[in-house]
Amino acid sequence: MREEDSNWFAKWEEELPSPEELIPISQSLITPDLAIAFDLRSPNHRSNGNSGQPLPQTTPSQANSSAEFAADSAGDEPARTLKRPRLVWTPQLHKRFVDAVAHLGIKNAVPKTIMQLMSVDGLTRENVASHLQKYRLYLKRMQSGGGGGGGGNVGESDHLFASSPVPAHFLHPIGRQSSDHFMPSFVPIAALQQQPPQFLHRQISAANFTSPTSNGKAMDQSLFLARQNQQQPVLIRPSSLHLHSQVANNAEDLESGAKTVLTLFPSRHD
DNA sequence: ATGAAAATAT
DNA sequence: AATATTTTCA
Repeated sequence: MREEDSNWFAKWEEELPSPEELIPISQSLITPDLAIAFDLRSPNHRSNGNSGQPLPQTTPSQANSSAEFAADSAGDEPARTLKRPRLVWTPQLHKRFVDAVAHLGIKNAVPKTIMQLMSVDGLTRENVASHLQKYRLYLKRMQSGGGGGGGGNVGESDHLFASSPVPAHFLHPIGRQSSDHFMPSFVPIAALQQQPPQFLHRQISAANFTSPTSNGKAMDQSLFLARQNQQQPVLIRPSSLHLHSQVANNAEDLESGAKTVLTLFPSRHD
């Protein structure tokens, strides 16, 4: 392990989706803040697979302009305290998480450092702390009842964790912090970005209000954020070929509000 | 800042 | 009703 340390990061980085891969989904992206602030709404699209046209009648032009959100004034100031959309841990994101922890070593694997290494923007320390808490719980759970038996009570959550192999040392509290994979004394550029909790990417331009159902690509991105007042979260399964992507909601929702799903991806600032 | 528990949202 | 995430506590 000599130059390996200089390569691990590069290799790791390679796992990131290529720019091209990001485009498809980026079209359906909306800045969380933006979406929330404007209480974004858009015409819903039926989950039809659609060979036909997506939305025949509903106003094609989402003129999401102002008209819509203006109406929502339910008697409060929404644009004020913007809540962060709920973060959804996808297998990919989790993998990044695990990799980061593995590289840091259990000793240094604390929320802050993990978060920094993951360098996924939009991701907060809280997000990581929370996930870490659950992950530890999972590991514990697994040590006591994983082996033999047969019985297995794997919860839904465990499935996520299972998607990413658990590095041996995780179960081995042995006194090695990051022996096998010690991390370079310097931190990768991407990891340096400890910017404030706001995400405003140029990629996520507001151009996507129209939510084209043109998502054929497997959008296996990393993060999925959904607004909180929804009825149905948009579940995305990685292996699925198509998913209902983003904003799906329409005027019919009298009070439930818009369903907004946002996605963040590992930002590798080039 | 971190870890754990309580509170919520889905 | 159960679980995933967030928020509050120590």
